[in-house]
Amino acid sequence: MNRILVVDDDPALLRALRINLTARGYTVDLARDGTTALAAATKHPPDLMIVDLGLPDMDGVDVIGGVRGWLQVPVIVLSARHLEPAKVAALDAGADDYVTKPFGMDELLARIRAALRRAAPSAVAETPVTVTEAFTVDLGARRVIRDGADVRLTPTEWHLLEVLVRHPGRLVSQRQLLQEVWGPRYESETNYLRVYVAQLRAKLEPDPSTPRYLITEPGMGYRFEP
Amino acid sequence: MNRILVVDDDPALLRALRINLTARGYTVDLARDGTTALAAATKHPPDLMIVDLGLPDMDGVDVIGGVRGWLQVPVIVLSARHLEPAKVAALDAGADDYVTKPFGMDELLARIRAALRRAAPSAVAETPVTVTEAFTVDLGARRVIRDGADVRLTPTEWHLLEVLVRHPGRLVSQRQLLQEVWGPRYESETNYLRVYVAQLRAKLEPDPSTPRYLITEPGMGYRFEP
DNA sequence: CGCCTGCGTCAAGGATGCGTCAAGATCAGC
DNA sequence: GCTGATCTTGACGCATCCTTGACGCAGGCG
Repeated sequence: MNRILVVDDDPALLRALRINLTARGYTVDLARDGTTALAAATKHPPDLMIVDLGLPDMDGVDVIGGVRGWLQVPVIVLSARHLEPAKVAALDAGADDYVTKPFGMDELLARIRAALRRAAPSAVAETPVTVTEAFTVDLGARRVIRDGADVRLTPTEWHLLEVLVRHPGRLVSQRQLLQEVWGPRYESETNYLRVYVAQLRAKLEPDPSTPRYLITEPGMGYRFEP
Repeated sequence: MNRILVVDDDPALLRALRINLTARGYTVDLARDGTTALAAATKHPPDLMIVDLGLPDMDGVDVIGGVRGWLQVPVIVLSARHLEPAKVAALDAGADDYVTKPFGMDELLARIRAALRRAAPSAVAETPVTVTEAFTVDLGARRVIRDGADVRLTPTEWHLLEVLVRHPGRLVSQRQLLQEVWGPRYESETNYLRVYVAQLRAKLEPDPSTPRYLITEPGMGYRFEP
């Protein structure tokens, strides 16, 4: 669902947060110091960050400064410092929220939900629309339009199309398609791909027997050609 | 600069906030209860709201619900309730931050700056009223008009309709609907959606058996089609 | 030339999700 | 404490979707 990067030097706290957050369906990245945190944020940009102020190698405020500017990610500061100047400094440095230890897990989860909720519209505001001569795919609104009318896609059809459209012009391997749409255990069920690609072609291609947009790369995978 | 609406029943606190906020260059509106607060928000849409939970005429959570949906304004809750359930409820109801009394003025000001900072780009004043050929939804006034007469909606029906209308033309997943209307713990109760969408259709659609405005996307969610 | 692998097509079963209805539980107002 | 409205919960029929298998066809290779 959503990726959360937790930065703290207390292993017990890291563990507690990892368990609680993964149980709620979040993907969790952990970092023990600022350097690894910044590296992790570069590699897998998170949707939200939880940052402790007291880190071994740098101050948490500098971590915030390190991502602010190039990453529009909400930051929740988690700190043992109760004093007001620390809070003001962290908030003015770019933090979105400040929670003092010890904290209630339910409250933190609620604040995470609030932060993600208000960040959602900005992330979706840039509606990624893919236009071809035959049809239009609106990933944000989750709809496909052809000849001015909506095309009804089943959830699986939509999911498959989504993966292909997200990599325009590039080859997507059967393994990757099966894994993203059906899950890791279906990597060998290439049958599914044949059936559902055929259904997508029937609904989208002008001439389904000679595909123009959903191209087969024999033995390798499929490609969406815009 | 920025307009802030403060809702609290304590005259001393209102005065203190008015002085401090105007000194920082904010324009300040004051309200002593929920009714006047909602009226003030309709007349002069604020850029930020500070809401106390204990109001004489209604709960602060209801004030948040009254503006959420038609006004994208950050809300900071200011409350004497320290208990976690109250915080979670307020945050899930749409609040962006929760500060407990007694509070430090500098911290509150910093939280105000943080809330305004992230809200700045999306200062989109969306149209509070949506018109279709069959009915009219007024998000600001919380009214639905059909054939010139008011349609009676229950609170839950209204809440559901509100979420759908706020994303016109876009698919809203069942997860998102359940989370916003019933709360994070009801994400799997798809029964509720079926029941309440049916009730909305019965009250709004010209032909409830063949929906025109409240469209089902099987397996994915629902869509409001203006 | 024949075999084999991989792809496209089709159809049928079983499973799932949706709409509908109604009754019990809960809440609010008097 | 009662009454009506509202919310929750369960059951049922029906449509749709997913899965699975079989078949034909084309291209590569021995």
